[in-house]
Amino acid sequence: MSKKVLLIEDDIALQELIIAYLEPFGFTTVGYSNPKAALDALLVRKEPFDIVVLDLMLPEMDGFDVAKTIKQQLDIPIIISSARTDLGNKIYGYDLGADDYLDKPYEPRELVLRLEAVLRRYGHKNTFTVSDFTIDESSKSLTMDGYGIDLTRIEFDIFLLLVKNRGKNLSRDQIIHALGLDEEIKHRTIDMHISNLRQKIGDDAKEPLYIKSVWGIGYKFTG
Amino acid sequence: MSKKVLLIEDDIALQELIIAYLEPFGFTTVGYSNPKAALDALLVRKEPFDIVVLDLMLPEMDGFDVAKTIKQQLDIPIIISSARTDLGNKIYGYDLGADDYLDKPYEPRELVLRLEAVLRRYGHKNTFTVSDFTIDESSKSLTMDGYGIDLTRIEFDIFLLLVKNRGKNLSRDQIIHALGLDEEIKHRTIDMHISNLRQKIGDDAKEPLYIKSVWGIGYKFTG
DNA sequence: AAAATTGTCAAGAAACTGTCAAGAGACTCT
DNA sequence: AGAGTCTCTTGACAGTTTCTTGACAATTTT
Repeated sequence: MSKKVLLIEDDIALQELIIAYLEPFGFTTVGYSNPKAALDALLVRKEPFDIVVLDLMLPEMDGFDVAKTIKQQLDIPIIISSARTDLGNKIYGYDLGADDYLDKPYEPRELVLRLEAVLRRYGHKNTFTVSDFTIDESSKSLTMDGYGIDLTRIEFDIFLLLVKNRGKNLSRDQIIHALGLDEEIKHRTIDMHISNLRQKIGDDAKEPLYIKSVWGIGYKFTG
Repeated sequence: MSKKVLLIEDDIALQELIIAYLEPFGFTTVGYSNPKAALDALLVRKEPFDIVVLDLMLPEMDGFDVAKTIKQQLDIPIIISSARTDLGNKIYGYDLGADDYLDKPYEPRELVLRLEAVLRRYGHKNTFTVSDFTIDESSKSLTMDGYGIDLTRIEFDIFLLLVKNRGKNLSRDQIIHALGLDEEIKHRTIDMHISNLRQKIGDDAKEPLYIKSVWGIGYKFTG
């Protein structure tokens, strides 16, 4: 299955070269010389790219802002390429969360290797987004509106279970069983976890936005 | 800017030939027929060479030891030349960390190509910077705010793994597995490495700046 | 209004982490 | 080969954080 690459590079000749070079390696590349158009495709039209290759030297917008904007809204790997070889930028690039960095000029073959390496690394990351939340299953971390929220292990597991069964009522016994908790556990314990969970995501038990209580049955997530 | 080549070759005639041949290609070559004198120049007097060309057939010292000694103390590329054409030595040469290998007799032109290729490869050495750290994967060395920090092999590997998965929680089992450690190893051992690592980079376990503990899960690097 | 159910507090139990210290193991140097 | 040094591993235990539970008030159902 071919991977979709979003290439943001203002040198049209180079763009075409790269697109052609990547093709036989199983990458479908779409090139943009205008960063705004690229952001529009990615963030507004939500075209399903797997990875972004971004050149820092761009017209109209600073490459740093582009990377930052993307990372804020989307959990997608970014490889930054740049002719500026000074260390300062390099640091900044990584600080924005660029996943790799490539000095220009680079060998196309080098780009292929980096693409594959970054995608492989990212592949392990099992992350998805539901309503205001982004959940990374493998690292058991939760983000709400871009802010990280610390959940304990059981809280996370309960939340994940509820989200995965969005809209469906889950009984306390189902939760206990699904999480592999001690079957002897008291129902009150689950209530307590839900209570703490709600507090952490700012949900009011009286008027819950996310985790609703279903009287006599259990709980359900409503995104 | 001319590159400085340290040539260790006991055949004086060949030495002079090579020095003369390399000159117009922009290499300033200093030849030694005595490996000990060469090591003295390189490691004790610390003359600034860019690359070493080493002939394996040497008097007094085995060429393997020379290469090993250099690589241990200095991160400099080495090209080994040898009349022994057997594969065993070839592999061994690479195992010591020789960056290229040249069968004798060789064309001087061939040497120039190898020098250029190795230097180019070494130029974009596998080094990158994240927050306050500069990490060189090939020499497994770490720099923090410009100061070198000595890490043991396992400490370095753990640090590298964490940095490469910045922001992501890694369980002790994941670390053990990724590093190829004995799977039977106790989790406490990883904690111990983390503890030592934190101490070396000046991280306080209570208020860590870089390596955070994720309760019940593992550790993560936050630059 | 009585019964059933849920929300949350507070406290103790259980699980986990940090680090010391000791010993095992690997490597170096002679 | 053997002493010495550096690294790795592990048990122990104190200090934290999380989990569990009983209690009781608030809420919903009958």
